This record gives sequence, structure tokens and C-alpha cells, in this order.
Amino acid sequence: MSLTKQIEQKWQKRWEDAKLFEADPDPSRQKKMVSFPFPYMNGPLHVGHAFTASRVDAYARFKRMQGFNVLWPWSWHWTGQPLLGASQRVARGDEAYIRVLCEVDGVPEVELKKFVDPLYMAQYYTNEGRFAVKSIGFSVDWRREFTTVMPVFQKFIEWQYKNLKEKGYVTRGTHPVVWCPKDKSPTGDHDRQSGEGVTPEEYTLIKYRLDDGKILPAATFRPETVYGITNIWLNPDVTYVEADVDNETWIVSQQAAEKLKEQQRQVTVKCAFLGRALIGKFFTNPLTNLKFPILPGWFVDPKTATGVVYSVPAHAPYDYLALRDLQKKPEVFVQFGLDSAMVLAIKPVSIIKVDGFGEYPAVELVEKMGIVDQNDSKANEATNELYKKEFHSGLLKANCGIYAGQSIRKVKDALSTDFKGLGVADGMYDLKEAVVCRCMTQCVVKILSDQWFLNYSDPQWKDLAHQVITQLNIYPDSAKPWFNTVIDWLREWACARTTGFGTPLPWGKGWIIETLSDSTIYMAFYTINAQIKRNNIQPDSLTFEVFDYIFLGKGDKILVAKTANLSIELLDEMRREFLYWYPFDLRNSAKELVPNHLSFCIFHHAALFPPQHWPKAIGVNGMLMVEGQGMHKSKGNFVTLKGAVEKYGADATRCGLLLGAEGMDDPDWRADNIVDLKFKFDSLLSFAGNIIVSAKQDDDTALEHWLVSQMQQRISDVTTALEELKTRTALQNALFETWNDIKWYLQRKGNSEAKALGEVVRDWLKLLAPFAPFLCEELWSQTGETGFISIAKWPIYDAGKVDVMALEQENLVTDVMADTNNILKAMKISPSRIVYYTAAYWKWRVYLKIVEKTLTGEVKINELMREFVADTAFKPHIKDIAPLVPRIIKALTKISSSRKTNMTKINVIDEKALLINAAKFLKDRFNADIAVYSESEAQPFDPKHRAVMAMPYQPAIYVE
RNA sequence: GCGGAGGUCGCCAAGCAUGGUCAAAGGCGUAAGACUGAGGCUCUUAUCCCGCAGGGGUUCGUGGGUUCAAAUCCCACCCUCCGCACCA
Repeated sequence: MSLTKQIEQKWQKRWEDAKLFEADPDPSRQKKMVSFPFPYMNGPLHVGHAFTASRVDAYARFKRMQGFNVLWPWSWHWTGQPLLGASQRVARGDEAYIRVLCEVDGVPEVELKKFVDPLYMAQYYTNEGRFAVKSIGFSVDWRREFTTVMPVFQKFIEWQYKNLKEKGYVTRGTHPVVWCPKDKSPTGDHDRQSGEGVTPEEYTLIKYRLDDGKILPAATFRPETVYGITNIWLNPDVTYVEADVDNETWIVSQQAAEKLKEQQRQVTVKCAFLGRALIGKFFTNPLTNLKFPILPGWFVDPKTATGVVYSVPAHAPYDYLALRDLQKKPEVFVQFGLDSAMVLAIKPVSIIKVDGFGEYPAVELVEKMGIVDQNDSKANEATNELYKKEFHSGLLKANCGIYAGQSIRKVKDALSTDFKGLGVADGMYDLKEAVVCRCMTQCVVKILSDQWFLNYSDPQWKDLAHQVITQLNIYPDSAKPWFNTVIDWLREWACARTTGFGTPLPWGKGWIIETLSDSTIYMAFYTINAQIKRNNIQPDSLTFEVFDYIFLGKGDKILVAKTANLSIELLDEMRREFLYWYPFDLRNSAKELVPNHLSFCIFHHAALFPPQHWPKAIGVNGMLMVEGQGMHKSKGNFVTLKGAVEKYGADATRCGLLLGAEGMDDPDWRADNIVDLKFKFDSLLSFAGNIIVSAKQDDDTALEHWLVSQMQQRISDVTTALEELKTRTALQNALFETWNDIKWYLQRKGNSEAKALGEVVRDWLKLLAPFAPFLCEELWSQTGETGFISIAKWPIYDAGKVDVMALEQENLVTDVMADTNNILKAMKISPSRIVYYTAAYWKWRVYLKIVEKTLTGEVKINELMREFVADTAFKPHIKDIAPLVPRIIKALTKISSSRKTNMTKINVIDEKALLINAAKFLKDRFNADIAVYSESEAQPFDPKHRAVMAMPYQPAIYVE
């Protein structure tokens, strides 16, 4: 077994033995409750879960080290349909699917056989998942774990829905879904052979009337064009039926009649005939009472909506083309017995004014694009372009009745509603593209009746939800407007269905609460579930009154306890647990859950809990990519959490993920990077381990001061970043930046014997512990500590430990090195000797005076000069000062004001001593002899007269 | 279509709110050197272009604008990713 693995197992066991992450209420300490949306158990946990949860764990560990009483619970989602579907595919012997289970999920064959039981399958993945979560080192309190099919949890959900219903947030209604007639169930995206993303869309049907009162319901997405009608198109070769539809006689395509039956209509087909039977007949436009003819149109598709189309040649390219085609073919008139004068007299009717077009946009566009006829593929393109234009910038003309002058965009919906109200229009759902079910059946739209909805349209509920968001921290902040728009946009949500696992709706027979609707406030259940399990509380005891008391403080506890057969003490204990832990302080998830789960969570808390129990913070992160692509089992790039930890180790997996991205950016999992990180951690183990052993001396030089000062900055940066869940920034600083500091120190110092270094490494381990807990525990124990670093005290920034002199001196060294390098690069030589000349004292006086001036305001050269002249101390150098001043001013523009402030505090640096001190280091670096002089020294070695160029913070350099 | 997020020096990615301290952090990759029996590890240095002196030139999706000064502010455009419902 590898060393990494040994370390991981050792500490995982020690944490468990010490019950380190089991959190109980402790009034003497502040609490933090963090959470992660429970994963759905139809497959193994993967690195995407690991990414999101690693952020939670880093935050939890950070807060724990800061002294908070941290609760991180975890559970498993079993509610819904896919688990059943998956199990059925195994039962059916679906080979492709079974292969995925074996090869990707790593399910052993003996287990696989038992997957015909969906509950067994869920339990298998749950057990695997728990193992993986423990192995990656998430600091979870497992006593609170549950699955969503457990009776005690279902009692909780029943309580939730009873309350929602009482508050009027649950409504009843109808809802259109994509429906498989064979399976007799809704066909979601995952269940489709083709047609992903296609949703039911409502056509407006204009009820044109034949003379005998029969109705031709012509389908359109543009009801406003009714004012521009010239005729109806029927496909002469297609079978239409005459049917009794809700006590009217409709003429629609055969297919349409079948569809209408699924849409809450009474349909009785009376007779069938070919479309040609009606060609040449006239009908009435119910809005204008004008009469128009029925003409043959072969482009009409009987599978789309009613198969009845009305023609608006001025604004619809297809209609114009069909009309033009027809008018060119006198033989067709004869065939259908049409009056040629009547057909030739049909002219487009213009009803929409649109920018960039004249009277007849469709005509113009067809001519411009050179479209040949209605079979030309460009006709579709023209249609899309024109519809878009007219929708966005079109205005209805004077011939459009009461809608004249209105913009299409605004009036479209109102117009359809008005027409329906007048009884001249109706609606019908259909799919814009074909959807085929996995069972190869063509899907239709079905209107489900008596559906139960969560009424997210309710304006008061929306208002409350907005209030929740107002008092909530969202990380990153940029996601906040998104939440607000989602709250505004959400409509009724069908919250129950008839199949799958889940909690039965307390009042509706045969309905089960849908998966996204049973996971909105379950975080509250965590607060009491340990008690429920420990005391073996039975579902029967978890009455509505019990939950009312625990979560809302309602009712008389003596009475409640008695009727529920619980002890008053226990009831009170659960109430106290809830009050202690709730609300949760952080919930973190991937951004895909913003428009559903996270927003539902906000809605439901708003509905059910008082403001003091509303969520405190929500974190949102990107979606994990694998080697630059979305992770899919079918793509063969699926990486399980268990597999990653086995291969790369827990710490490397966690850190590899967290270094990928923060905010809402999508992190990319690259195996090469993780491997590299694993090596880095191996090296860190010995690197830090060596320092821990050797750091015993009481050294207290500027270098130690520098290191300790740098460390203060790192502490501050990591802490600030973690507070805002900027896990990448935090880890970047905790790992690489700090490590680089220590490496620099070691190079400069030449040994690792200073106690101060040991102290810095201890702090370093603490900064790193939330991210790489196993490694840090191991190294922590090597320092002689007997406690866990997981609960060690988080380092606090200490301004008193910052030595600005030490910091500036080190800056000077690196600046001098950069300058020297630049010179060497330009000269393209390897030097044998490098000489530095440091600035004379009077130059420092000049320099610092100018620094002060630039800090307080604008610097005027002549004023400055006047001051220097007035000061007798500068008298001997006044001629040299004049050219110096502009040079200094220019150099200072490149220096930050905080550094300038430090310069004034520090005053004069003994640069010569500093550089002499660093001479050995510089000698090694440049592989050259180093000499240092002050320019004020008598006759220094200076063959090229460089010394005069010396400036404070910028010694002159001579290279040979 | 609607809504959200983004486009930075080979790749990933900071910076942009509060314009000058930005040729622009860090990681990866690459090159050279060190260590080593050897190295796929680790360590050091370098890594936009030009420059025999610490300087100069051209960069931050594209095109304009504001300003003494723009990766950062304003306008327009192009491109990428994500969500859009009964499904977890």
C-alpha cells in the first residue's frame, strides 16, 4: 500500500474514532451549518459531485478551525423515476446499459443481478457513495444520514405539503406534456430517442366557417395575421376528417383528430375524405365576415397541428410562393374546377409595417433571395428571417381593427386571448419537431388534468422569495441577479406524478411528490434526524403537531408529546436542536440547480419559515469538465469519485478539483494535472517534514522577519478568500504562494534551522488543512502535536508581526536582481564580476522628500527645487539634484502608494550592508564575484563611472 | 427565441467594481542547468519581440469612443458555454 493510502486510512479512522465531525448543539459556541444537495442514487458519485462538495468541505473545515461548531450532514436522494427505469433496463437485459454499469460504475456481477430490485440498486450505490465520501475526507456527521424513501423522512415531507396546501401555495390544474401513447406516460428528455429539448407549444386555431356551419380551425403562431388572410390551403392529397369536437363540427387532418383527443376534447370522427373534396369552396373569416376560397397547397403537412393553414401572402413567404405557383398553373384550375379569374385576382393584403420593407415584405424577400417555388429550401430561411423581423419591429397597420398601431411583440398574446374570448379562436398544443420515445413510438402532446402544482406564479410568494434573496449572501455575488430573474420567471410547477419512488401526496390518492419538490427544506430534517435515529422514534410519532412544534414552535408541548407518544424532554431536545442549527449558513451547488432546486429552496423557506430561519448563504459553482469536455458515461470520460481517490489520493483529488475554477466558471479535470499535484504533495510531505525536524535555532534576522511578514499576508489572503468561498484563490495562496515564500527564504538563508521557519510551516499546514486534510494531519502529528489539525486554531493575521523594513529590503534585493538580469540579457554575456554602488545619503534625503510629496498630492518640480535650494544641507549637491528630481518622480510613478508609505516609515536603508549580506546568494545566482561600494566612499573601484547613477532603491550596477 | 456566464501573453487562469503600481500573479507546458545508477520525481533559472547597460516596441475577442493615461470606463459588433420545466 502506498504511503498516501496509509496516511489517508490512518486519519480517516482516527477522525471516526474521535467522532470528530459529529456535531451537537453547544450554546457556548457559535454554529455553522453547511450543506450540499443530496445526490441521486441511480449511479456512483463522480468528480463533479466531488468538486462541489469539496468546496463545502473546505469551508466547513475552515470554519471548524476558526472555532465554530460546524455541522455538515449528508443524505441520499432516491425519489423519482430514473431509478426504476435503470432497474428495468437491467431486468430487460439491456446489454449496452449493463456494460456501462460494469465498466464505468464498476459494479460486480453478483451485485448486478440484484439490480432488478430498484431499491437494492439504490442501496448499493448509497453504500458505495458513503464509502467514497469518507475516503475523500469530507467532514460529515453521519448520524444524520437518511434516504428519501425512509418513512420518517416521508412524514416530514407530508408535513411540509400539508402546510403548503394550507397556505394556498398548492393549486390544481391542467398541464400539457410530451406524451408517449404506448408507454402512457410523459416522455422526458432522457426517455427520448430523438427530439431532445422539444416542448409543447400552443398554436392558435382561427375558426373559419364554411357556409354549412362546419369549422375549419386553421393553425398559426401568428394570430395577428388573420387580418391579412386571402385564402385557406388544404393539401388535396391528404386525408381529412369531419369530426364532432366539443359539440362543434371541425374539419382537420386525420392525425390532428387523434391529437385533439389527448387534449381534453371530446372528439368523434364522423367521416373521412381527401382534401381535394373541399378545394374551391368558400368560407367566412369570423372577424371580418369576409369570404375567401379554399385552395390546394401541397406544402401543407397533416402532421403539423390541424393540417389546416390560412394564407397571408403579404407576410408569409410560403403562402406567397404557393399562390404564385398556383397562379402560374392554369391546368390546376381546371383540375380542381377553380374559377381562374377568381384565383388570378388574389392579391396579398398588407397588414404589418416593418423596418426595411415596403408593402409586401414576403414578396420582396422571395424576389430578393431568388426563391424558385414552395419546394425551394430557401423558403424556410426566408420565413424565419421575416417572422423574426416582424415580431421584433413590426407594427400593425390601420386595417387591423382595434389593434392598429400596436407592436406585434406586445399585442401577440393579448390578441390570441381576445379571439378566444370572442369564440372565434381556440388553442391546440403540438410539437414543432417530432419527438420519438425510446420505445420508438411517435410522441404527442397530452394535457394532463387534475395536476397538482406549486403555484410559483403567486405574486405574494414571489415577493417573499425576493425578500429571502435580499437578506442572503450569494457566492459569487454575480449570481444574485440570476436568482432574482428566476424567481420572477418561475410559473406553476407540477409537483406530483403517478410513477416512481417518493412520498405520496397526503391528500391525493395515487400521486407521488415529485423529486425536485421533496427536496426543498429537508436541511431542517437533518437537525433532528440524529435524535430520531438514536431514540428509535417511529413514523407514527412524527405527527403534524410534532413537526409544528419542533419547526414552528406551535402548540402545547405537553399535549403534543402525549398524543405523539413521545417524552416532553425528547420533543424539547429536538426543538432545541432545530433552533440551534437552523437556518443553514451555506448551501453550495453547481449552477445548473439555480433555476430549479436552489430557487425552490428559497421559495419553500419563504413560505414555511419565519425570516430568522431563512437561508444565510448560497454558493454556486460551475460544471465540471473532463479533459475539456462535459462528463458523460457515453463519452467514456466519466470519472468516479471512488476511482479518483484510489488513483490519485484524496488530497490531490480535492485540490486538483478546487484549483480548477471558482465563481461560476467551469473547472476542467485534467488527469495530468492531478498526477502532477500528487507528486507535489509527496514532495511537500518530505519538504515540510525536514523543516519540522531541523528548525531549532533562535535565528532572528531580517530574513526571518521577512518570512513571518509574508506569512501574515498569506494568512489574510487565504482567510478573506475562504470567507467568500473563493476556494481557488484560497488554495492557490495556501499552497503555491506560501510554498514559494518558504522556498525563497530557504534559498536566501541557506539552511532550515530557524525556529521562526518552523512556526511559519505550522501556520502553513493550518492554511492548507481545509484543502489537504490528510497530508496536514500527518505533518501536524510530526510537529509533536497530539491533537488534530482539523480542529487546531486557525491562524489570525497579526499586524504586529509585519516588519515593513524587512519586506522592503527583500524587495530591494529582488529589484536589484531583476535589473542585473536585464543588463545581462541585453549584453548576452556571462559575467565574471558584478559591482553594485549604493546611493549617497543626500540622495536618500532628496528621494524621501519627493516620496512624501507624491503621497500628499501633486508634485511641482520648480517648487521642489526652491525648497532644496533653501535648505542649506543640500547646498553642496544642488547642481546634481536638478537632473535627479524628474528621474525620481518618474521612477515613483511605478510604485504603489502603500509601498511609498512604507518607504517613509522606514526612512533610509543601509543598502550597502544589505547587499554585502546578500553577496554570497548573489554570487551563486549570477555565478560571478560580487562587490559592493557606496558612491560616497573615497575612490571606489569604478572604471565606467557608474557610481554616480546610484539611486535609493536602485543601486548602480557595473558588470564585466 | 428568452435568460445567465464568459472571451487575457502555447494551455488553464488572476486582474476589470475603486483607470496609472500591468508585459500583466500563480499553475501547466516548453528550454537549460542541478540532483540521481537512471529518471516519468524533485530543485533552480528562463519563457511576447528587439536591445553589448537597467531601455524601447507591440499585446488583453473585433471596431469605435471617453481620458494626459484603458485589460480595466462607454457604445456597437463577433464568438463560446450553461439553463428553459414535470426531468434529476
